Order: sequence, then C-alpha cells, then structure tokens
Amino acid sequence: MIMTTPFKNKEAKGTSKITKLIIKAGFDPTGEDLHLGHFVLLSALKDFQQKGHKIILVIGDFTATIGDPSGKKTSRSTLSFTQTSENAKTYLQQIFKILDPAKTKIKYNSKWLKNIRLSDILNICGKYPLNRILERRDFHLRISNNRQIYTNEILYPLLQAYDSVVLKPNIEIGGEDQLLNLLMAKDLMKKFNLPPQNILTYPLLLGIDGKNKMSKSLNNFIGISESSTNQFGKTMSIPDELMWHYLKNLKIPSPKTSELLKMHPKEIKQTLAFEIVTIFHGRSEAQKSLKSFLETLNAKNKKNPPENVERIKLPSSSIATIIELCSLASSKTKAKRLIAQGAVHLDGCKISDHTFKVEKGIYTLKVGALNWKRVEIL
RNA sequence: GGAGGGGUGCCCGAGUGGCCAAAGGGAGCAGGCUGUAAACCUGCCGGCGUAAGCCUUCGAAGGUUCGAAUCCUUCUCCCUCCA
Repeated sequence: MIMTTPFKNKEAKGTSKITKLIIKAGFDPTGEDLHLGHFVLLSALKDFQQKGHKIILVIGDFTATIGDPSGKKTSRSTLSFTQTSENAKTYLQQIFKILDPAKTKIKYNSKWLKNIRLSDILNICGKYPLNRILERRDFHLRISNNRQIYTNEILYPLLQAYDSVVLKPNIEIGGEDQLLNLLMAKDLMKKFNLPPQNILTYPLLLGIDGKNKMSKSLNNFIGISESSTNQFGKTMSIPDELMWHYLKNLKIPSPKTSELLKMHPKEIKQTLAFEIVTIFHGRSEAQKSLKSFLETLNAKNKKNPPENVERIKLPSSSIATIIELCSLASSKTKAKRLIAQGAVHLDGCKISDHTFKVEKGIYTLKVGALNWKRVEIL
C-alpha cells in the first residue's frame, strides 16, 4: 500500500516516541463527488483513526480556488470561493460516510489563507527558491512546451505547504501525485524551525476505463454516494485486468488471493463489486444489488423485467413518442434510431416500425438490454 | 505597445467556396457473440417529419455570393513570439 516513505532514520526515531500521531490529509473541493480514488486515502485515514491517532482533514477551500498544478499540462480554470465552499459541504457529507466525525478534526485552509497578509506571503516566498518549484516535471514540461504558468499556480504548492506550518502534523498522507507538494510542506516546516512532517503516499486508483486515473471529469469514476446498483454495475463493467488493481488498492479483505484465483473471472468481479457496495451501503444492500444485477442479466435474455420496474402512465401515441416520454431516449430521432437498431421490445415482441401506435393497455417496454418500463396507456 | 497563430459537434481534431450535418480518434448508445454491463466484431452517433424533405449548428454580429465552417468587415476570447 505504502509506495513511497521518504522517512529519514532520524526523523522516524523522533516520531516513534510519540504514541498519538497527528495525521494530516488535504482535499481540494474542486467537484461535488468523491469517488473510490478518494476512498483509498480516506480508508487509510480511518485506519490511523482506529489506531488512536489524531486526524486532521484539511479542506482546501482556498487553495482549490487556485487549482493544484500537479500533473497538469495546462492551467486549470479557476473556481470561485463560493463554489469551493459549496463543494466543501457535500464533501464532508461524503467523507463522514467513512470517517468518524467525532474523531475527525476539520480545518478549512481559507481560515488562515483567505486574509493572509502580503508580508506573510512574502515571508513564505522568501523561504523557497523559485528554481526548486519550477524543477517539477509538470512545470518543466509546460515551460518546454511554451505553455503558460500563472504566478498563482506557483504559489499553490507554497500555500498548501503552509497548511502544514499552521497545523504542524507529524505525518501527512496523500496520493502519489502529491509527493512534491508534500515534500515541499516538509521543507517549509524546516524553514519555519518546526519538526518536519513525514510523508506517506498512496498509489492513484485507475478509473473504470482502466487507462486513466479515476476522475470525475473523465467520467470514469465510481462515486461514494452513488446508488448500490450503480456501484455494482459500474464495477462489473471494468476490464478484467483492472479487478486486481482494485482488489489490491481498495484493500478488499475477504477472500484471499489464492482463493480468488480459483474462481471464475466473472465470480471474482462479482465478489469485488459486492465488497465495494458493502463499504458504502452495507452488506444487505450489497446482497440486493447483486441480486438485481443477476436479475438484470437474466432479464436481458428474457421477456420478463426485473423487479421494481418503474411504472408510468401515458396517453396513447406512437412507440417512438412513448420511448421519448419515458425518458429512455432524449429525442424522438434517438428513439427512432433505437427502434431501427432492434433495441425495442414491447411485451417481448421486437418493434421495428417506429410509427407503431400503442393502444390502451398495460405493457412491458424494454429498450436496449437493460432499460425496462411498465407503461400504462390510458 | 508590435508581429503572428487560433476559436469546429460531448471531448480531441481534420476541413480553407458547392460532393459538409461536416474526415479521423475517444467517449456514449445499439446489435452480435460471450464468462458480465469484460474482451472482441459490426452499426449508430444535431433536431423535426410516416416519408420526400425541411430546420438549426463550425466564437458573435453583419456583408459578398446562385451557394460560406470556408472569402470580407467589425466585435470578442485564447495562444505564441518580440519589446
């Protein structure tokens, strides 16, 4: 799990005497949804929490308005402070699904950054050479590609490093991509004559496409607050090779690897999906989502819908219109396309004429492999 | 302040007067197959219309033309270089 531990012996010895460690982790509230990628860190924090250490969670509501340049090829569009404060609220709701609110200290870095004095900023800047900041690969790359680096982006790593100066943690944890930021915080603490923090970084979780890191903007994420069936389904849609990455990095406890290897790949993935849903919704909900997944699969090849199909009442009209009204297609043209592609079944019969008029009665409408509706035509 | 390059559909990115609703890729959707909502293969992928066809779209507004994403004018935003 722990990939990089830049402990120096001396420092490690120093912290080992302290029984209760102060652990810091920062989250920039850039979007509204937390996902499995965030969970990796959150569960690490929970681990520390359960072992009795003190957790400080920094909500970077101020630094998020700048945007972390880590790994960025171009500058990020900036967020307003109102936006980040808004995001922060929903972040906490999601975070507390995992961490114990009573034992978690929340700090907003706007508290000390929003009205920071220019003299303080200059003091911070004076402690860190610009060359060091620009050595980072992301900045370096931008310079050689003639991409702009705005001055506030240069300040980002300094300001988030300053968080550590204010909070004085023993350890800061973060994603692998945060290594430079975390090291900088450590250095800055030294410059302020504070005992420098130690650093733990965790590998970045890949998204469900198996190619890029999990992120909301790439829409390859499994959200912490998504429904159980969605989480289950999304997990089942990951490429096979990705299962092992998830099993390892999400620390799925139950079956041992040796046992998993004996299983059918599909079964392994189902186990993974089950465990992921369990984390966020509990065991009985996971049970339900597994059942509904199997039902859905079953229904795919059969004429009967799964349980709990939404019922909808509509006036008599053409099948294309009905599909649109059920919001199974966003336009009539799209509905017609689906019909042309043979994706539409009414009471188990394939409909190929989009002008087909549906008369009074109750029908089971299936569009595509997975979408079912009970339609009552009045 | 000066010089130049650019803004194309969900995203990336071709296209420089008609054959452009706009290549290609990605995402998405559908069908086939299967071990799954995996992989693979195929197709679709602006809207309206039963259809013929019509309408809207290539940063914005005007203009030239039988005809414009493509030419001209103004505006606007972005980028690079020089100072």
